[in-house]
Amino acid sequence: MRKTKQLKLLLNEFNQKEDAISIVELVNKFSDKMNKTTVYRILDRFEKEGILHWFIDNDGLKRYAKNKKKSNTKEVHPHFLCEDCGTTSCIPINIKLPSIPEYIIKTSEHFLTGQCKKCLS
Amino acid sequence: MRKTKQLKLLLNEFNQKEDAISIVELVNKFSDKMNKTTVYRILDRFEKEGILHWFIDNDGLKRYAKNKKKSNTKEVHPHFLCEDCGTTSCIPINIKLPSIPEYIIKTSEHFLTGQCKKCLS
DNA sequence: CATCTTGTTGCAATTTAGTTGCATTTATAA
DNA sequence: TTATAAATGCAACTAAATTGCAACAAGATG
Ligand SMILES: [Zn+2]
Ligand SMILES: [Zn+2]
Ligand SMILES: [Zn+2]
Ligand SMILES: [Zn+2]
Repeated sequence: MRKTKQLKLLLNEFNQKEDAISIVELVNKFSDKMNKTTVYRILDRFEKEGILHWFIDNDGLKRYAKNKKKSNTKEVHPHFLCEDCGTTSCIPINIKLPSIPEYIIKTSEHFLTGQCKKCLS
Repeated sequence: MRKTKQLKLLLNEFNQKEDAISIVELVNKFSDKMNKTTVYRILDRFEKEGILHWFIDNDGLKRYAKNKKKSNTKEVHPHFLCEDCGTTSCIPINIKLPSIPEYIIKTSEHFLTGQCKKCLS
């Protein structure tokens, strides 16, 4: 991967904040710095490289967040949206794949909503 | 709610099959019977009336499925996509809201993929 | 049964997220 | 410095979902 200006900007953004960021947010924030297609493509590369992972939020929007470790085993963890402050983030707990009789479960996505620690204090 | 032809068609569809049906599927299936806007609006009404519930699938598409009971308490259950046959459905097991320190969890969505019982036998 | 009221529908236009093809630019290695 | 393949910009496009408004029809009323 070439270290382009655009790539550095996006990488920096994910290093600044821990939250999961929607593509739409990034496209708007950097609309004067890069084309939206570029945002999509860089995020796509980050995912392939194992730097980011993504999920679909309650509004059907794709959101990316940083991967914690270089674990080869895809960690299963929930994602959370705070109703009050609107931040969306990874919850750093390990979820074991549920076992359901007569089914084989391969992937599991959890999406939670409620109130975050900041908004509770 | 008025019992219009269009409403009956959609209601019948959900009574026929247990699976979760995407709006796109319904719009296509009934393209000669009703306008797509009508599909959206009837599904919306069904949800408000407590007849259907919905979730966003792995492709970001909205899917609707029948509510099992007239329980006021919103039942929490996982949704499942079979990689082999493509059917998407509710898994009729009760999930308790996860408790996460310093968070208040109000809603929980689970989306699972794997292989269903039909495809395993 | 005829008529009225308003919930419901059809349609066309619009919004929004995401994708694609291709010409141009640029990081980086030789 | 030059070559070259990766990366970007741009415009056009696809697809899901929404909106405004005129027209229609379910079903209540008399
Ligand atoms: Zn919060
Ligand atoms: Zn995450
Ligand atoms: Zn199956
Ligand atoms: Zn369900």
